[in-house]
Amino acid sequence: MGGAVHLPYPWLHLGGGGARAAARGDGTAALGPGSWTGVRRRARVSPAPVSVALAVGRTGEGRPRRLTAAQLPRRGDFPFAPGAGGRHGGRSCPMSDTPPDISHDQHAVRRQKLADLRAGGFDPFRANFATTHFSGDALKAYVPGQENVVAVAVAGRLVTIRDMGKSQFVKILDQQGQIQIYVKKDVIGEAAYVAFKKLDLGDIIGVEGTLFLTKTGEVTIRADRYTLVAKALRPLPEKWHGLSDPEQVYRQRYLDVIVNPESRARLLLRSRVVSHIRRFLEERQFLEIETPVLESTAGGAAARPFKTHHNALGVDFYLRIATELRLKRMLVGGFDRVFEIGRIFRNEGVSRKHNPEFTMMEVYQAYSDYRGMMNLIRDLLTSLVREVVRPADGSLKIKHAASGQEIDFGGTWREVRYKDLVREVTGDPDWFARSKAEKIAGAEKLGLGVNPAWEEFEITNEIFSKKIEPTLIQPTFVTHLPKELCPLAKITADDPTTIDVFELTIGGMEVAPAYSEQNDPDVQRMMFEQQAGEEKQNIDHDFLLALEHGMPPAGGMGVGIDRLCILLTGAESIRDVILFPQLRPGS
RNA sequence: GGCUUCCUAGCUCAAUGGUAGAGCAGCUGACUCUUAAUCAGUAGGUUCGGGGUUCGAGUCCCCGGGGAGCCA
Repeated sequence: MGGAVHLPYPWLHLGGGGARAAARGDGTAALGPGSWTGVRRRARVSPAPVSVALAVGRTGEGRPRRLTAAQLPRRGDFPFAPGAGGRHGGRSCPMSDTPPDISHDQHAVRRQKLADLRAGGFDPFRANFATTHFSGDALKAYVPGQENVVAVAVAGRLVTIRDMGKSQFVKILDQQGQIQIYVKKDVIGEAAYVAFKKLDLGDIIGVEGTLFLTKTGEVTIRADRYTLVAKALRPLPEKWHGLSDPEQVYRQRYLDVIVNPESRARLLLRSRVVSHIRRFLEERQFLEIETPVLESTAGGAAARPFKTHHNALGVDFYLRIATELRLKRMLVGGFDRVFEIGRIFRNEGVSRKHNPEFTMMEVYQAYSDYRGMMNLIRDLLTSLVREVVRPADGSLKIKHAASGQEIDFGGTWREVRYKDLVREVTGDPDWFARSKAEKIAGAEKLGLGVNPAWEEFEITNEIFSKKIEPTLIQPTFVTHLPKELCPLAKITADDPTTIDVFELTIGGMEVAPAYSEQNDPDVQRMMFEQQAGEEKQNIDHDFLLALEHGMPPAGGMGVGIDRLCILLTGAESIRDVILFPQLRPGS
């Protein structure tokens, strides 16, 4: 609303009188012990007839207030010499004439600078700055040969300061990355330059200037003026090693992404991955829909839910553990291609592969089946690798962090039946005809502990998840899982013990399960009721009612977005691709 | 939940049971094209918290907190 809000740093572009006043030399004199009160107070006495726009109130209102130069801070307002920094003004501390030395305490030094700015009439937290470019766009705006012609206004956090006395090279960081700024005393003026030297690493500033190429060939902004728009009261982590304490990385992710470029890159890539998925599906006529997180029956998967309570209704709800049953209701409702990218909550432990809340994409396509889902996921993942990850060598290969192998998304993806994998690893062609006792013995032979209370399929699946899945590094469609593992899929026509499904496994992790969705309401009810083993799904009777109204045949698939991002970013843990992974409440 | 391991300056890391150090950041000064800028000087510690062993504990032991890895 309104025009551009341009709010220059108040003590820039002072008229001759103001600039001279600021340069008069009181500041230098103020750097001795005991000079704080006298010089500082006196420096504010000589008003010059200069008025400057200053940010006031909400930025959108953009109605600048006029201040006189008497209200502006100037050089004498910022003495930070050790021993010189009394905070008491004219009042002396009763116990001591020498105020405490805060020069080692970065937080205290920065607070003092903020107090000085405010005492001088400038509050950085009430200022704003109108940008014309992000850093990356500014770099692209440079025209070779046109030195100091293209004007830009860029804002960001000060992350590097290289001070050479009467000029400085600094770098600021914004959403697109860093850009270098050359601040030269002759160009921005003495007063502004002196104030600029008071800035700290971490401060957020806006800079206006023109683009040029440095001697070493780096496109740089030659600053004409600047504005401090946020004071950083805490120091940044170490510039070279960054932040490496994992706890601090997770709890203070904002610091991690400031100082660790790999973290920035990972999180940017994740954003592009999700965006690409949306575009990919929308191009294929899929509708994105949103379904509730709070459910009275947590269905669609076998997992323990979180429980919560609705006060007004006086009932307990569960946080959803899948979006499946809601999305299928919309297939009943006539939306033939739907998907949802949403947060799922499962009340389980945390590990490198698990976070209690994670992001899942579920997609359903009427008149398709699990084989149709194979094509869809293969096309989706190869396009993600080709267009988003863009491996440098032009291949579709990605380095797998955990195994060191290369995962090749090109070529034909292996397709293999669950039972064949089990027969292979157990070395027993008749595994599925064996007795429970024989299966237990077989599992123990493979070094697995088996709970005697388990059903036979659970023993077999323990072998699959411990001895087979981790070895499937290349993209592999594991098909025809035992029907006990999921009640929501269609039974295989030629084998009543398996279902028409696949689990796409990459990098040893299940990334995308897909089914030919069960749409026979009676079979669905029966399969719910016949569930066995420890992990049973809750029966959602309202869902069964929906099925009785008729659901078209459909293929459906879930894609674990976090796990996909682990693979695509080469991360080692799910915590690296989730901004704020779940931790115990900190101390 | 169990086992292993880690927690030292703002950050990254050192320190045989014997005076807690360094680099970056900070502070003071020099330097008008730097690239982890450089140079000179300087300050900075409840060694996660509590208890114990010892002449002496960052270090060994116990309890608690938090993180990581493996297992369930």
